[in-house]
Amino acid sequence: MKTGTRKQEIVHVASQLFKEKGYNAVSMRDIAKALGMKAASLYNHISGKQELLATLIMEVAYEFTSGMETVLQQQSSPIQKIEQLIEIHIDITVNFSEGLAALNNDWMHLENEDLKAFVAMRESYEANFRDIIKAGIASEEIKPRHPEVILFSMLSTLRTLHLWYEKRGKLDVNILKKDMVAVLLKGIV
Amino acid sequence: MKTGTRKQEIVHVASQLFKEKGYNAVSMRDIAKALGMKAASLYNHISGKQELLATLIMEVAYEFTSGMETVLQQQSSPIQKIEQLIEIHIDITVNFSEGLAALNNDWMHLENEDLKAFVAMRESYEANFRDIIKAGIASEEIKPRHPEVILFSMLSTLRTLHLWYEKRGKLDVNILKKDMVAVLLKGIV
DNA sequence: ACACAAAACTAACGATTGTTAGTTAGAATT
DNA sequence: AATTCTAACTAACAATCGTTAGTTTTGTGT
Repeated sequence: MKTGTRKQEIVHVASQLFKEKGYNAVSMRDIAKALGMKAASLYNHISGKQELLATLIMEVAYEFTSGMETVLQQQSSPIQKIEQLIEIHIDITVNFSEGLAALNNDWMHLENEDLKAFVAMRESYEANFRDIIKAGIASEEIKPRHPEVILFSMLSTLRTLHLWYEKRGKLDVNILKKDMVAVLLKGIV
Repeated sequence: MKTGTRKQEIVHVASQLFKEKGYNAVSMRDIAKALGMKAASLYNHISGKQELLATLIMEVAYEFTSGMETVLQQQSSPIQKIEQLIEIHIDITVNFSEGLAALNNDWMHLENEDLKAFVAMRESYEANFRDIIKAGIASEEIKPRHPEVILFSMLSTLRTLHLWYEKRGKLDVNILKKDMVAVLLKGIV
């Protein structure tokens, strides 16, 4: 756990603080104090506060993007693709949780090319998701609701999963996947 | 005493800036500049930055709490209660949208009694929602999924509705309610 | 034991933060 | 006409921000 370079430790501690209070409410001195050092010492390992944010967010963003690419390459039905996307979100929540809060809450504090790249990736991701839903409606696998309502409902749930997973984190991942797929696809009644 | 139009203007402008950048990324000088005045002049109308946040959040929080109380007082089935809660969320999103972003993103920056009161209200709200779901499962109106998964899925969707509602032009509220109830209760397949 | 690099330190910088004090121009009230 | 009230202003405060410079400690290989 604590193994790894000092830089990874710093990124880890920063992710915890960012998750609690948000990027702008965390100072470099806060991060340093949590590591038992002085703020100036952080700059032996990182270039600045912005690098911490970008490191956290972009890693997760690339994970989502490559996951979507994998799904799109497969020849499966829209429903099967959506099931895979749900599983990808759960896997990322479990295995790449560090940057997830920053991605959700603090992406707008990215700067320059990172901000541009992130927004492009997010828009592309949503567009692909929307197209899958539309294809499912067209083939009558999915009920003819407004695609936007379905997209937003699923993404809202999947994106905030990290908040709940660690709070009630005793759930087995496979059970969680099964229940999530069932609730999101088939409803509750 | 006298709630000037000016104070409401300040709260309104602050809500817009908080929604864009978050509480800590907005300075009093930012708010003042957006109003065409100087930061010090704001203090003729408000006691400080914290009051802006508390005003925005607590108004919406009370709205949710009283909505839940109304639902609980009625003698209706769990499913009917959930339908009413969905409608309440949509109504608040449409009619009290100012503080919704602050409530979702910046509640942790509340201080003292406001923070305590907010957390208590939120926990109470979730507990009541959870009990309704459990009652629905017990009476076999709701499928026997893990109540936590159902609760989190519905609340995630309803809480982030405001993000999506204003992005995709204002849909007719009644159509939105119908589609939301359908998707959340009956799924999409 | 010595040299060297990694990583900590102290001190300080200019900028910005929320906020207070004191002042002023104009409107309303007397 | 004199007074009070309202709401803006300028100026400044102590605190904190991210960051840089220069120095000292620490650990490692020779």
